[in-house]
Amino acid sequence: MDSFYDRVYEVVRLIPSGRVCTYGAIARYLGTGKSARMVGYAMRHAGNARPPVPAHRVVNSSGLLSGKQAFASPSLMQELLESEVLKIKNDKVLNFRSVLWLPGTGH
DNA sequence: GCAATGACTGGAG
DNA sequence: CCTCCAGCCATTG
Repeated sequence: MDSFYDRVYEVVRLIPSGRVCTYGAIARYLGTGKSARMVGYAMRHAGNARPPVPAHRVVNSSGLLSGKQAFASPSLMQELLESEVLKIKNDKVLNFRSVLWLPGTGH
């Protein structure tokens, strides 16, 4: 399956623990650039992907948990992130810039 | 093949 | 800091 979704899933799976990534960054890494919305759309189907992808590590450009609603429970995404070293406040990732991970760079 | 949709983004007010 | 608006693009009916 060389679908756009699979590309997104692979990149998301590359996100290390304790780090987060943005839709725009993933889209840009894939070369689509402006298809950030498609990345989010793919995440919605991520629940059907194998192996499961750490969708909870993917947030919008502001570090806001935009997709928390798509999880089994809206708080589940925050719970998962809190399980990491990440800290969430008002549905936003604290130190977002510090925990932000860019695909390919590995920084 | 056209129209609608969406876990987005950046700029302007 | 917050809200509104228009662009963008793959997937689906």
